[in-house]
Amino acid sequence: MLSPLKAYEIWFRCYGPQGWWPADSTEEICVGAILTQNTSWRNVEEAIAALKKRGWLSLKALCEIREEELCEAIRPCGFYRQKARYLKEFAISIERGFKTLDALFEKPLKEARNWLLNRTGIGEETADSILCYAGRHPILVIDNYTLRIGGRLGWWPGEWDKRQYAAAQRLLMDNLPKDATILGEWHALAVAHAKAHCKKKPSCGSCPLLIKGQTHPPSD
DNA sequence: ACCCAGGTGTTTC
DNA sequence: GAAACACATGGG
Repeated sequence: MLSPLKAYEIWFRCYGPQGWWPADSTEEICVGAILTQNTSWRNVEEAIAALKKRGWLSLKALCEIREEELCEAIRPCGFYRQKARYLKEFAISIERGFKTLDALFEKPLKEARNWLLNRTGIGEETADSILCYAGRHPILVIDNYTLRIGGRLGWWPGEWDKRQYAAAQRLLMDNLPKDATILGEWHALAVAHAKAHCKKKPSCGSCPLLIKGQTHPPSD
């Protein structure tokens, strides 16, 4: 069975460093993490560009602007009404509870994570993205790509979904270095690999994990 | 005319 | 708890 760390090494050689999270500030990472929920990154880029153009890419601005104006700007990324609401709540509650993002990130990981999970619109994946990529905390983001890959490689029996988030996260992190840079790169590479070779409809030809002579998938 | 995308919350059994 | 549904734009 291919270990998660071995997969990382192969992915890294094959796809190279992914440069996640692409952003000019930690605030931009948090905004992007919310905007990209079930949405292609391409659409998110448009929304972020619109925010940047208006000078709204800061907690302070997000607190002050009207929600209707925010909707207009982020429309291209879809689900824009609820995402505008999520962004407002996030910005306002950070401002009230911590004043700055750094103050949140200085809290212990578990405490910061629980606080994030209590914001409407921030679930486990979004919380972990914020903590890992913006807060530089050593935690692994689990997304549907990773759950699919893990099922196909036999890391867990069959196709797990988000209900097994904690179990998948523990299993993988137990087999990876507790390092924010490595864990962030692992997740980015998993996404790159899934897009290239692990789609919903299985088509494993030329998959680098197969070329390396590993047995996979277990469903065969 | 479908299916997919760097999910989350609510409702309903 | 677990399904089923709502949320919405844009590309293949």
